[in-house]
Amino acid sequence: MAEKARRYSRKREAIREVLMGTESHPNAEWIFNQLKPQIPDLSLATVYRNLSEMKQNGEVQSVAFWDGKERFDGNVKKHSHFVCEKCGKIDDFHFVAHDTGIDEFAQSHYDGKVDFHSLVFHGRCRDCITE
Amino acid sequence: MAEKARRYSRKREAIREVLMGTESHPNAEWIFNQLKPQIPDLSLATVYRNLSEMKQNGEVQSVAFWDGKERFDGNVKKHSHFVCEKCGKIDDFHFVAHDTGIDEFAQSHYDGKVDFHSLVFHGRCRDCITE
DNA sequence: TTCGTTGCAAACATTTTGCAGTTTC
DNA sequence: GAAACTGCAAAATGTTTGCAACGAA
Repeated sequence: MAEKARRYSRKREAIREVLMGTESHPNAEWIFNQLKPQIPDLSLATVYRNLSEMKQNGEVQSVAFWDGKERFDGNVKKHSHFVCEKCGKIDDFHFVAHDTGIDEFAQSHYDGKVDFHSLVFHGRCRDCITE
Repeated sequence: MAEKARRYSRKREAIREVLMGTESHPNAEWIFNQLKPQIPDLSLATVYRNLSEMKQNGEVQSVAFWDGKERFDGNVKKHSHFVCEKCGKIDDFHFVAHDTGIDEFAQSHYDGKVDFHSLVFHGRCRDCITE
């Protein structure tokens, strides 16, 4: 179970930068499409591999599934999200304070180990309110 | 956009009953496997079709994705859940009161329409605490 | 030189769909 | 009889993987 050494990778950094530089909580393909023009030899598999690795590493987080696709956030600070059920837009919801106290409360009632929670609001974004 | 009339279906009822009769928050295949012995001519496609329809209808809810598979709950009363990151077990978390007030608060700060929220705790279940 | 990283294509796995036959009303 | 429902197999889709080439240390 030895840790795998990690080497620098220009592509991994590019993926990270795209994810850090957007608020759109994209999926793998969106990231790929952003980078493809600048990095023509980028492969979608590389995006998937790095996202999966960074997620396991706690460098990015998975915030939701929408339309069968996993959506990521480069901001690993815990915060809530809003998902538009119609268009799939995902917004940060910073004004609803992330309450770590609730984890402790949950822990005190549960015989497993509670690590964290996720709070996701659902509805229609501004652009999708009009049917 | 006319509503589609709905007819009775023995298989749909069976799916509903399985879902109502378990606390395991199963995926489509699990439901299928439960019913297959009693209903040999049941098709997995039927389970998917009915789950998807009932979900849209608000008769069942989707509570999480785990290992790429969607997990369902026949209890549509809003309540929180706990997901074991190791084995995928999903428990109800009834003792953390579902707070609809938070939806109103969120609504007052968001220019879209907030319908509901989901609160999911993550960690290790009792059986998976020991590494 | 070692071994992590990648592109590519093939493989996978879950879910969806087309269609013809069946069931409900 | 009309239209919903279903099985089956095929298709679609998102994601993973095997492998040989490449790149970092």
